[in-house]
Amino acid sequence: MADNAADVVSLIAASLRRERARTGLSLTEVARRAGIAKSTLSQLESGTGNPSVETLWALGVALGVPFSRLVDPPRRVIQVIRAGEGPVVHSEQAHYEATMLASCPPGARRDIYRICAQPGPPRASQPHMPGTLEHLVLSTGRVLAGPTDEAVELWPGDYVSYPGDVPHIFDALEPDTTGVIVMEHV
Amino acid sequence: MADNAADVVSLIAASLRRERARTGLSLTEVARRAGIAKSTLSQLESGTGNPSVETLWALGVALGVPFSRLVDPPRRVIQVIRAGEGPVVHSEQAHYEATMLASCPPGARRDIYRICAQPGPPRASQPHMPGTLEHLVLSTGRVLAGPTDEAVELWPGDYVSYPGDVPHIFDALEPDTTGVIVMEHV
DNA sequence: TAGGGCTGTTCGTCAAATCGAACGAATCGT
DNA sequence: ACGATTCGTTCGATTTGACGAACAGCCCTA
Repeated sequence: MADNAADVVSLIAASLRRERARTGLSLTEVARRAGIAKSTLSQLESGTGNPSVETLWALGVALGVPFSRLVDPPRRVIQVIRAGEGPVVHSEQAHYEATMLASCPPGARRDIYRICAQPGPPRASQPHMPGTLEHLVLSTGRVLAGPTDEAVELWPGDYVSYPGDVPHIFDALEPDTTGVIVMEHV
Repeated sequence: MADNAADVVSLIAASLRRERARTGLSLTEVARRAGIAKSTLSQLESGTGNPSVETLWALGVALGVPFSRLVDPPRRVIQVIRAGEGPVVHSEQAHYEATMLASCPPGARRDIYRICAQPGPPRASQPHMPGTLEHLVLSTGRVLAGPTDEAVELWPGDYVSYPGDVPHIFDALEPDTTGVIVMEHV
């Protein structure tokens, strides 16, 4: 994502050109489908202007891409983090390790963690950013997880999702309890 | 997400009110931080107007929320899918099961799957939507996964991410190879 | 009660985004 | 070779978003 608002227009310009090239449509045709003047689209693709959300939205629909795709630069890389590697966050209550696998890059909306915990005092998390949604898939062991007052017991392969902006726990019931957590910033 | 461009402004209006209520800031203060006139913000929150991306961007920064948060409505539920449950997709080459855990709801940008595969002929996936990014965390077993021509061998706990819009494989090397896949529609 | 500070709204003005038409260039078919 | 069609760009005219000031309402204090 751009660091400041001034870069957004040029970023959008590049996105519009890229997406239109992908569809193979002409500038005239995209403008017609979006219901905007082709002169407007021409200026936007050249980096001149500052489109309104309605204009940009119509273009997103015409190009068949989600809205956010036009304001976020593409990124495509192959990255491997081995079981022992990666930045690790230790819980204050110990017996709990979270390895950040895919941090929320600028403009994205999810973090992915690998969790490894041992039985002991329940690991309590403070609420995260409002609107956060957590997904948990248990790999091995057994765990009591979810909102503090309505936690669910999970076995290997089980899945649970719950709001992340309320107090919640991750309480390992067996040694070497591991899982994957997707923290989604809705 | 809004179905048509006309709803976007009212959706943004609601988002602006919601996010500002969350921060507890006053309209005047948010306008000051965003560097825009408070009259502009007042009109935007009332659903009048059609902000430019620069304006909306500045507001996103001032409110401390990602840009996309302002155009997507919130959602929050608790859902559990047990190891045996959920909609299952069988591969045409068999020996490969994918359970959809969290399908991409309107406006969201990721699917979450539980994978269980057996050794056999490599499971080849056709490219998905352009811009798709796949994250894979291996739970048990061993697998050769990634873009077809640059696949990586993974052991339990290993993580890999790769573009999903190119041909890629998931080739189990041990029985009962399980993992979690996050398909992200960037 | 009068004052100051804050809230959010509404007004007129100016700059800018959008539009529609005309333009030169390139391609295609007759 | 010539018109016909499409391409993307540039131009002036119009619409509209953004701004700043003035506004009424609220709370607290002197």
